[in-house]
Amino acid sequence: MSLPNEQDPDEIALPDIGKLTGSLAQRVYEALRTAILAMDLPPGTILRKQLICEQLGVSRSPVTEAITRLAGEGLVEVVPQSGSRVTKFSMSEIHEGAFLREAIELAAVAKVAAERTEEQLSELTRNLRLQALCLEDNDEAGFYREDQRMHELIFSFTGYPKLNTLAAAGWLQVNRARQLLLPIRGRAQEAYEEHKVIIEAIRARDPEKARRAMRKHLSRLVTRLEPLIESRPDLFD
Amino acid sequence: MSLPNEQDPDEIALPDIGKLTGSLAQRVYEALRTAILAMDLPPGTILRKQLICEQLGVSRSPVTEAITRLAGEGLVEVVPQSGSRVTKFSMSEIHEGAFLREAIELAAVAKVAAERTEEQLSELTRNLRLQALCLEDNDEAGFYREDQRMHELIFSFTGYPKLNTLAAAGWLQVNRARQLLLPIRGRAQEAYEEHKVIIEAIRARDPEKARRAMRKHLSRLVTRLEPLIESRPDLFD
DNA sequence: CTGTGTCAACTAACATGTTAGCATTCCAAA
DNA sequence: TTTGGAATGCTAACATGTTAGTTGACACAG
Repeated sequence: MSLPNEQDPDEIALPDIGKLTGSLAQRVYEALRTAILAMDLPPGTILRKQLICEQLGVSRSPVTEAITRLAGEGLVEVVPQSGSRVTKFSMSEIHEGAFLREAIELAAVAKVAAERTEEQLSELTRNLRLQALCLEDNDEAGFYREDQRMHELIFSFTGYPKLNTLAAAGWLQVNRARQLLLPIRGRAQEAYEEHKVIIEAIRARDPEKARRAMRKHLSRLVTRLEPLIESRPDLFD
Repeated sequence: MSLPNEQDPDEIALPDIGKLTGSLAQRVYEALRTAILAMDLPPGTILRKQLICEQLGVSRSPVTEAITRLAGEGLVEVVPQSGSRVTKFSMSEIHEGAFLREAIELAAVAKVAAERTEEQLSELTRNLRLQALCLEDNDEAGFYREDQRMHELIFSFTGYPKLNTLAAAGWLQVNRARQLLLPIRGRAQEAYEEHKVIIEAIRARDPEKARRAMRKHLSRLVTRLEPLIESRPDLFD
């Protein structure tokens, strides 16, 4: 296998690692992960351990561990005895991630709809009101944050802590690709309406309705990603 | 956090790594994983890097990487600056793994039922006939192998290669705990009947029926694990 | 007997030296 | 011009030395 050097800048844009906490390996991991997801390290970028070491002021050990973990998540490809680079997008991986996410989240929302407590319901409706507030203020970023929060709430209400982690792992490629999309006018409002239906189904303790509503909600994004393979073929393999 | 040394044998039963292929880290990983899943390293066992290094004749690097990977799978706990040990069972983790597996496999079997080709169907029915043969011969091990194979086939027919990996990861704790159960007489026959229903649903291209049949099939095992927490409390935390 | 502080032994985490495999380059021969 | 192969420069993989934090035993005071 080969590693054609698509580009090799002498400087890489990496967040400062001093502000993070935890072990060095953990901090390096987060720094690289953030940079990859923000497309500061675009797909195809070759990762030079030595360069990263110098720039962050650490030795190769924590950098190696960080890259190993990123490879486990599918964000980095390691070619034995040769090199590592940021993975390109692959439409089939995106579809697989979306399928996985859908499988997990549909099961989660059905379980929550069946077993929810009053407390959980009021936390969800409170979150929904926050979303409405963000919409009124045209606060796109805030809406995105609360959107994400709603999904996390649903996962946490299942009582299964690792579910959110795994769903996020599957969703990772989708999220990375989403950075390339411009926000569509009116999409937030549309998403809000879909959220309302989901939470209404949870309120009514109707698992099947919750599943249907969630499925509809999730299917939106992937279809919007399809055109990317035409407009940015350099990012796919 | 503490690491009370539940037991510290001078010798650990580890498979020879000479017969395996791939990098040293990979071989050490497989050796440890096999030993843990076979309960040769029971829950609570403290892993001494140095000892493992000496016994396998390798340095600490590949052993460290192997343990890191096992920690990522949840088979090993690492206490910072202190030590590592084989994780004990936790009924909530088992439930979570089963939930995850169910979510993924129900989605998979529904997709396969909806989209299956004639070729795929005949591969499944061929597998089913193999199962019947094993039953006739009272070949429990063979039946278990073909059982597993059937689930792998279903995953692979979705066209999503990582699905099987993730479902297996979720199922890991369940499988480990299953080692403790004695095979129940007649269970294989029962499982075979359930498999027949699943494949019949796939033949009929009936996703909903396939889901129901698969759900019934999967739910069997977890309930059988429940009593373990009473009979072997030392393995739980 | 009980709680507390010191200290020794152990560990993971980190740093760094070494080895070996792959790819690219470039030059020479056909 | 093309091909093939030796040399070079890169890398991951592995080995090993160093550092610093945690545990747990033991002595000692209350």
